[in-house]
Amino acid sequence: MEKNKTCGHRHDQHKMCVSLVPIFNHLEVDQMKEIMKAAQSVAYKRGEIIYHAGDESDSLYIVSRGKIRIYRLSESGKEQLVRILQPGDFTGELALFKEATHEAYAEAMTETNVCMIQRTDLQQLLLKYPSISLKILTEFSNRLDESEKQTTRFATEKVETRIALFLAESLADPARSNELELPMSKKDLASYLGTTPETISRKFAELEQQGYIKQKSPRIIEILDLDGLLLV
Amino acid sequence: MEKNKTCGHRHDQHKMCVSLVPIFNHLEVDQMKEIMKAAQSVAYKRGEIIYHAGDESDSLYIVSRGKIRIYRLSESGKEQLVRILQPGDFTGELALFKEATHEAYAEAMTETNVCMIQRTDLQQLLLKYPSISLKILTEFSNRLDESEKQTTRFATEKVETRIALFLAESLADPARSNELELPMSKKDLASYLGTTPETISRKFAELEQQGYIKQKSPRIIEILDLDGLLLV
DNA sequence: CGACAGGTTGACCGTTATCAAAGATCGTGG
DNA sequence: CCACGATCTTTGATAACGGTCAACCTGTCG
Repeated sequence: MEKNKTCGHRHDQHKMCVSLVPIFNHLEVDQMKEIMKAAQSVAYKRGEIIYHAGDESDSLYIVSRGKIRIYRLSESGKEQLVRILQPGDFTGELALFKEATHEAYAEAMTETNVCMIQRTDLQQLLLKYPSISLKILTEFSNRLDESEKQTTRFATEKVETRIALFLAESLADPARSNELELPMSKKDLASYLGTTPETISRKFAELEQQGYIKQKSPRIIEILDLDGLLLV
Repeated sequence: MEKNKTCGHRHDQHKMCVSLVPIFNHLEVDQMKEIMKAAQSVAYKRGEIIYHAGDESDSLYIVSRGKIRIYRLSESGKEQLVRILQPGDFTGELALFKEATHEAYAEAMTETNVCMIQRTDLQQLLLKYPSISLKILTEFSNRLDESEKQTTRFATEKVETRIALFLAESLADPARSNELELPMSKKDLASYLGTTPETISRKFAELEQQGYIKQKSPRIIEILDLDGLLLV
């Protein structure tokens, strides 16, 4: 929120987002400026598609304002929400390094601004500043690990457990507050967790009835018993 | 098989595997030699653990001979098989770039030889030869994409479809032969596909009865109707 | 030849998807 | 800023899918 105040309507100011991204924020001021020069700011309206499967789009997208839904279609055509990007997050990386097209869809959930960096520009930068590659490798490692963990959860845990784990992880700092705001609708959450809205609704009701959580509003959840929740 | 002939008992010869790995095989002979110097050859017996979750092991492991099972434990303690490494494949990458411990287990399925490269050595090499980073980034991109695709399958497809997709993809070259050898036992396959041996057994029997496949032996499957299989 | 792991088959039941319909919420345009 | 419509959410009834338990079979290897 606060950081958006520094973003006016001029494109250059949106490029500030470059400095917020973990893969760049270790650089010198000069190097940062060089990257911002390669970046280009673009705005999307709610519902607009930023890229879609089959797209040859070859840019890195860094979110400076708004939210982006990343989703995939399975072989049988069902949609799954893969992640939600918030300001500071980036996407497009897959099309950057593999000579192939996107396999996912990116859609603006609200008014959204992104900084784009072209593949060719980025590759130049990577060869010039190898430390950026190490940062991106670190980011990829983490994401790969996350993705495999998620796969293992789908493979071995039942829906109720997946929900409990999701809630526990969403509670960023249990010491500070035990309230959390869902980053997406329950419909999207269902898609993210590989289940249906009906099941989400019922499981939330169950967890509430058992005294583990309290639904203060559709999007605000209070965790009453974190330990109990994790034993579900 | 063929390539193992070049590997004798001396360690240096096992290091040849370095040249077989896609992330290195674009390099000059001199650079390759430099990498081999940093590599160290190690042998494991069937069942031996190469690394395990919580391990601080910080090496890249390249398989030169044998097979390695990579598996994870879910929060509730259930095991899932993540992948099987064959000669030329590598692992350990996750612990290389994130300052954290392994979250997976690696176990030798047979007599296995691996080349290890220490994290510090590798990072030196990456900073010296940025093109290696680009190769690794490409490899990571592909694996990330694979992993997300797998997650989406677990989230949206039923067991029967996951089996059908697995079989279709295992059939490397449909034009050449429609027979395939399962790279693992059906028990492991069940774990890999997030189901149980009983269900695997039943679904295979169903697919056979419907005329899509023929089980010529426990490990050899003939695909009789690939298109039909994919419509399951 | 016997032991043991892997594989198969049957019966049963728990979990979750599906269909349907009513109710709440949110974003948009006036 | 409010009201409308679209979309999300909830709840119920039903059924399919797949997991579990148990028994038996099979192949492999010492």
